[in-house]
Amino acid sequence: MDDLGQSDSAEREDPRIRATRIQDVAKLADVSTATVSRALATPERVSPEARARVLEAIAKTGYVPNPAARSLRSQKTFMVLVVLPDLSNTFFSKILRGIEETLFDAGYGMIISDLDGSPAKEAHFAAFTAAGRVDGAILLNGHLFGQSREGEGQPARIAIPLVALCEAIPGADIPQIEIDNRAAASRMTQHLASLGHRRIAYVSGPASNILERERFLGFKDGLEAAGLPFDPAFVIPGDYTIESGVAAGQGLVARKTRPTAVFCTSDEMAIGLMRTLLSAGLRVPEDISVAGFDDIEFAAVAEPSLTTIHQPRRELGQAAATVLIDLLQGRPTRKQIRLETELVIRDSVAPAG
Amino acid sequence: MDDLGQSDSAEREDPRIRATRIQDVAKLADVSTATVSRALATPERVSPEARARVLEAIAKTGYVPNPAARSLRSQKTFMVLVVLPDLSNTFFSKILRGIEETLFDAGYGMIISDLDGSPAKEAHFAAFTAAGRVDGAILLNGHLFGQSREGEGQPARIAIPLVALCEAIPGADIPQIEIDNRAAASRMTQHLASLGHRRIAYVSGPASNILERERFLGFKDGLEAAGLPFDPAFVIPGDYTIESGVAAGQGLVARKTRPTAVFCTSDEMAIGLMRTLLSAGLRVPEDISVAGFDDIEFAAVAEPSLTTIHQPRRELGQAAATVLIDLLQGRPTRKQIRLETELVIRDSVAPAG
DNA sequence: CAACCCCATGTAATCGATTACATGCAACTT
DNA sequence: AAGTTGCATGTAATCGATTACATGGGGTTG
Repeated sequence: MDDLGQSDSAEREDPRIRATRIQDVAKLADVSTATVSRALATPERVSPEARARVLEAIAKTGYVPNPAARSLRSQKTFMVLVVLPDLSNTFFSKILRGIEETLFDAGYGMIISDLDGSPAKEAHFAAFTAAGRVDGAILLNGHLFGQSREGEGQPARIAIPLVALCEAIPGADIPQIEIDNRAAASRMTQHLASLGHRRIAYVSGPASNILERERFLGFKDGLEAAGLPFDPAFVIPGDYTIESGVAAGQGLVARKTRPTAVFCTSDEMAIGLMRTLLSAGLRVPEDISVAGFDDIEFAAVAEPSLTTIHQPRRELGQAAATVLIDLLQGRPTRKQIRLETELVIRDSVAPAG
Repeated sequence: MDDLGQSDSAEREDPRIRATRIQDVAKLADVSTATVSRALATPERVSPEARARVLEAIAKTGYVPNPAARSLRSQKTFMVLVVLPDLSNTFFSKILRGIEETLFDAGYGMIISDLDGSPAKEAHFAAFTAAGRVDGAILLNGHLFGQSREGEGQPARIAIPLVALCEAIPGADIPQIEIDNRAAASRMTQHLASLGHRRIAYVSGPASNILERERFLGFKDGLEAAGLPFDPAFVIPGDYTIESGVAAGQGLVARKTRPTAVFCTSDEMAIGLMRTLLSAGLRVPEDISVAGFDDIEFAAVAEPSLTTIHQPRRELGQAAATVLIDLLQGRPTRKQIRLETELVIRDSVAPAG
């Protein structure tokens, strides 16, 4: 079961067969390497006969151009870096899929950088992009990287096209793809208020997060629009994770004056919070209504099913990738794209009792 | 809000500053390019003074080696391809994180290929690896790719190191990292039986899937060990998704003779199924016990919380990456690694009433 | 003192594609 | 018929790093 020797056999059976090169194809098709290259890149500039011979030779040899050589010469990698704060977060996976499929269709590959809160990783990937290893990057982490901290002299970096997705990057002059977090949060707050809720708690994201700041403003907007006062005591700190939702729930259970509705700024927190309330014998939504944000897959099958704000995650990914590709290929792009959200009404919110 | 002109300004402000090359560093440090290269790759072969001058020059210029050039010459990319069937599946995200962090620490980057059931994508990535664009690959999709279908002649591919993760690949002579699906399924089945359940239903994965085949065998093992007969009527088809769990639940609700326990081979299905049962007025676990498999994040906060099989997902990813790196660096590796699973007992399973 | 070795370093070939420039031929113009 | 145009193609420079081989100087050994 625990055989060793894998590498030995690998060494034996692998005499490093040199892959087919453009020269081999050229020889076989009886043309020059330039013609082979042109037959692939600009077929219209090659005679039909030569092209046919080249294609036949390629089919016969299974030739695939060496990307390192191509990249070295043409200064293009056809690779895009996707920077995100936490790869294991449910919220990102569908966005990634939208990005991947769009990039794929345009012939680009995707390299993922999971920052994981590590400045070292961030510096590494900053160098990575500077080294020209990717043609462009999509930033989901809310800030640019490598603020000229290392080299003292003139860094002389190559500036590659960047796009910010979900988390807008304030001072940066790059396209932003996002939803209107403020408006969505306001809408949810007003929805709760319209059902008669007067004591509405708010479970926040990390204070430094731009999404949090927008949603918090939206929450206050909503209160104001509904003529409700803002009470700081009803703001509960969170960080978008299930665990922080659980913790927020525990805090609520212990209170004397409970809110009648809780607006969680992520579905993960809402699900964790509901769990805690239910365990403590409270009923959702009869005793407390709970609302979420994001509309992840599990929102619809939570018990009770979760009223939330739907984000078009796949489309967000697609839009960001599309904009980046436009940028890479020199087409004009929009500076800001805001996709529509939707208020999804399910069972976790009921009229105030 | 919808400004155009991004690309115009990009063209203006971007005179394609050429990045620092090894020559620039060499000139500045007053040594040859060979010495610069050696100072980085084999510092012990360079005099301390020269090394110091080189490092200083590098710091001053912010030099980063051009990866395309390096890769072209050395035939290494320091990139690993991760092939998976569905990037948006919750189950994979934590595995990916384990892979990414391990690769990162070893200086490798990660390229993700989401096959999405598309043979075209599969062929593309087969060519991709063949083109030497990555040094190795981790396969999470249960089979090798590109079975010599395209070129008629001798494909003459470069064989790169591969590792199979989670889904073992039968005929392939590559390292396998997985859990013992059969034993785990058997264990869960026996757990249910030990609580007095005699009518145990099984919600399957896709029939073609190797995980499914193993788990199904384990289910039968468990029944046999408990002295229970196998009844095909209690096998309900599924495909690991929430939706198929919902569908399976609808089927159950409609039955006259219901099982007293349901073993779902994924947590997603279990959660979807519980949701349907609850909506139909059945109680979990009082009327029907439900068990899952995987122990995803949401299992602990489902209502009721889900009894399931814990898979060490992050560790699986780390193990696969570690083995691949060993392979890439010529160290001997184990052919098969099986990580331990754990039976996690929560509230969705109760003794048979 | 001569012969040898080793170490640090430099010179230049090399990886495999793209592409600027050169060439030669055919077709068209006046 | 001479000149012009344009197309298909070939030749060779080029991208930037790695590395085999060459070189020269200092130290060791017989």
